[in-house]
Amino acid sequence: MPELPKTYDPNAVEPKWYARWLEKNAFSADAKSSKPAFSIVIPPPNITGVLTLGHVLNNTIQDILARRARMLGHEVLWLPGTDHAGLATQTAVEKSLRKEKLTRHDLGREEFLRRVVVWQEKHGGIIIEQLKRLGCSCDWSRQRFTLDPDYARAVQQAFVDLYEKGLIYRGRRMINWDPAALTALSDEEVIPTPQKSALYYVRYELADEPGKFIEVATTRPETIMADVALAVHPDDLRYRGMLGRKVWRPLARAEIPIVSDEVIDPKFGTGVLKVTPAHDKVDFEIGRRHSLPVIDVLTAEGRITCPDVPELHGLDRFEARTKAAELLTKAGLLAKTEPHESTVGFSERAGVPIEPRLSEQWFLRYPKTEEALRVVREHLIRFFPGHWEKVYARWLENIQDWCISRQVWWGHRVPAWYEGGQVSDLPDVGVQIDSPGEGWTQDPDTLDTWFSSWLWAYQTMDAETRAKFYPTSVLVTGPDIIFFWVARMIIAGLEFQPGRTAAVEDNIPFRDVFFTGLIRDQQGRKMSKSLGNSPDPLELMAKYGADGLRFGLMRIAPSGQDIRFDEKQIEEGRNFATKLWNAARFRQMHGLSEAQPQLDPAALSIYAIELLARLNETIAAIDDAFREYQFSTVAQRLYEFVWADYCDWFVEAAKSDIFSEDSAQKKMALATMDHVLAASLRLLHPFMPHVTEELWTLLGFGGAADTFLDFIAPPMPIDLGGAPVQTARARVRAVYETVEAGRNLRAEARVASNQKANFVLRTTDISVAAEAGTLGRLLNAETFEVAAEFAPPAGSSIAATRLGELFLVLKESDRAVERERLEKEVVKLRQDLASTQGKLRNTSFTERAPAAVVEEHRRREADFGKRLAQLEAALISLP
RNA sequence: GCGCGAUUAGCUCAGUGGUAGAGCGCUUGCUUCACACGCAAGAAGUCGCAGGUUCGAACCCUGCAUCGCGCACCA
Repeated sequence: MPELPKTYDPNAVEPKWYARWLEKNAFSADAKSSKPAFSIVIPPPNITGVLTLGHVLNNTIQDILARRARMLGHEVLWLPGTDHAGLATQTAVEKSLRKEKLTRHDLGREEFLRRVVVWQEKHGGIIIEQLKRLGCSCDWSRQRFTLDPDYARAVQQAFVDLYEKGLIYRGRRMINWDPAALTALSDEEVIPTPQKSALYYVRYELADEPGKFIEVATTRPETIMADVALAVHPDDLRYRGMLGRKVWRPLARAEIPIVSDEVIDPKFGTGVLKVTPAHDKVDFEIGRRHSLPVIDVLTAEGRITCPDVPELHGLDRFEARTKAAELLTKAGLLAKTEPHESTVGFSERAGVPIEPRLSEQWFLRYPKTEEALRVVREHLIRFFPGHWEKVYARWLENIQDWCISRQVWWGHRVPAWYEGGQVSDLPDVGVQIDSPGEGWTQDPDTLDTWFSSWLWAYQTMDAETRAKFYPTSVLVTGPDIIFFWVARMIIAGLEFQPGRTAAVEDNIPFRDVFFTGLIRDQQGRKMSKSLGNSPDPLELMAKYGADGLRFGLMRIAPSGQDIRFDEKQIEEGRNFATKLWNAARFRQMHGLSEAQPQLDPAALSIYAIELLARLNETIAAIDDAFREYQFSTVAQRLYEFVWADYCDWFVEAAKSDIFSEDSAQKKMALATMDHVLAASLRLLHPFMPHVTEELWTLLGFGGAADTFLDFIAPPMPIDLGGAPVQTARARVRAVYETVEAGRNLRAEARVASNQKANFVLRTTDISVAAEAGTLGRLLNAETFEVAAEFAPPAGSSIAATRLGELFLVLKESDRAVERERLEKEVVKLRQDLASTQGKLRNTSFTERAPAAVVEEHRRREADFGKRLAQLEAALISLP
């Protein structure tokens, strides 16, 4: 076996193992397996997307869960795939067309769709390769795409079913219109954004009383031509006498009535609202209540269309706003302008303000909302962290119909057919997947991308797969798509019932949902392309390895909270991989065991017992943390165990044994190392699959068996016996504390790390002598004596430890430094002692606190008192 | 306006009733026979503020402040 290089090289090791896993089909899921099922469907990334840190976080978590489940003996399906992302992909292709000075309309639908496919072939699937680089253990043979022919058919079938149930309908309603992308959007795709704008106070002259005006405060003077009324609150005394009268609309001059409506807030502006039903949701409702007409003065592109006002006709809506204010000023009808901040809805994709617009669209009345609430409230589906339940419930309780049609070309075509000519002219619709025959035209619209993704949890599976793996075990996703995706998937599962039986628990799409945090930069800003603050995960992997990136990220990703990204933390992940590498390398230098060694608890050193006890604690803590999806806790526990408990303490303490001639002691120390390394590699494997697999093989833990770590069970706690363990552990902790005290003495006395020093431990407990060798090694001592009687030379310094008084024996030293150090210690001890004694004097404490706590305080009091006396004596005798 | 979350060392964060912790950064010593992507020591915190509950509060309760995120028809 070749000696390992000094530094671990992930770039050589990681691709090698990934190729082997694929070659042996390690990730393929067998629907016929008798093992218990564990399944995850990937949140499908956009087909043309590239890997972001968000993906890294999300998919690392899924991979950890999948690999852990395999190790625990489950048949694991992690089902991968991509999303066609209708509007997002179309926008990207249109952007590239703009370089050729073309729009999709120049090309026509057919040619444009051909271009999208070309684009997709060029840019598509990159992200899949990137996920492989990260080490994701997906079953790639089952990779799906939301536009796969059978998936597309299922999406259309869902539409047809819901239509036949009367849940999908076509109607002319106010929707969110994106004037840049030229499509309707769902409410969820509109991002409310605070905007600094102006409030224009416009004067409307009373028709029957010339010279008298009503002032109206508006942010949108460019829509005045579409005003059909003014509205005031019925109880507003200021306008009592105005109701029923008419005013002159100042642009596109015409008489419009004054009406009253409860919805008006008298405190806003002048308490008068101009009612513009075509361009505002609230106004539309008011118009309906008062049977007012609808006048539309905006084109789909957001330009004014109003030949009556030629100055505005054809202008962009924002240019028109300024121009309208000018016109009003000239006419003396603009009383004043105030700065104003209001919340404007922006299109998530195009980034422009949306227009409320009356439009003929397809809508879904959500089914099963009550059941969807119940399955989460009653924890048939568990949310982690739990507080997202409230957010989810709030949305469902206030749910509105979903506008599902999009005026986008790339996507699932609405399965509705019209006989003959123009779509909107014909009320007769055939809703079915295939054309009803000659002369029928299909609806030109496509469906909201989420109307296909909401079937992802089961339409990605064939019947056999579904029988084994549906409902899925857990969904891992960001909270930003809790409404877009999570809630809708739950509704789809309950409505379409893809499960084995009709029982609710067989039809929910997943049993657990883990919401990740959002990754932010060091200033706390969201990662975004435009800010350029989003590091490239592939560069990070090239620098630190996939394992380093995974571990570093997981260690700093507290569950349910946003994550401040810092490359330093990834560096730590890389450092940890190297530490692990070197721990294995050190073991390897002492020859490998021929067979898996047996640990005999009776023959173990006390240091081994302490280490193994810590391992037991770590295993238990990790089991608990996994149950609660506390990944950073798992990572942190493993980091501390390997680095501190194993490397810093045990290995250093065991070097006396490892380098000794006593072959029994040596053997047992090496066996302990083997046991702990093997356990650590298994525990770490889900987080760092590549380096652990490499070391597992290099250290020969796999033996002859040709099995990946993915299929080897995680370690169990081992039985170390009873009371003697506690005694041993207490002794080891005392030894380690004494070592720390001794090292402190060395540092304070300016004895360089590489200089040998002489120590004496004064104690009447002769059993401590057994640990003199270890103490001496850990303190880099020339000599380490344990003695009942000792008179320290004048230059020595002292520390009071649980094992006794520890002397660093020196002939000469800086007495002032020693005095200062001792005084500091004494002050600290006096404070601790006083605080402890104070509590013990308090009878309510001694009477009411648990006995164990009181006892602990008494023990503490004795310990502090003893050490204080020792140091005070030393201080007095200081020359 | 309503809801949710956060506030602990210079930074990033653990810590859910009993002696305030980790990593990074900083200071100091060390290329000591696995590892300088390392080893060792050290300095550094009125646990956001004010009340309350309790023998005892970073932790539980109430209020407030600041920051962040959702939701909502303020034109």
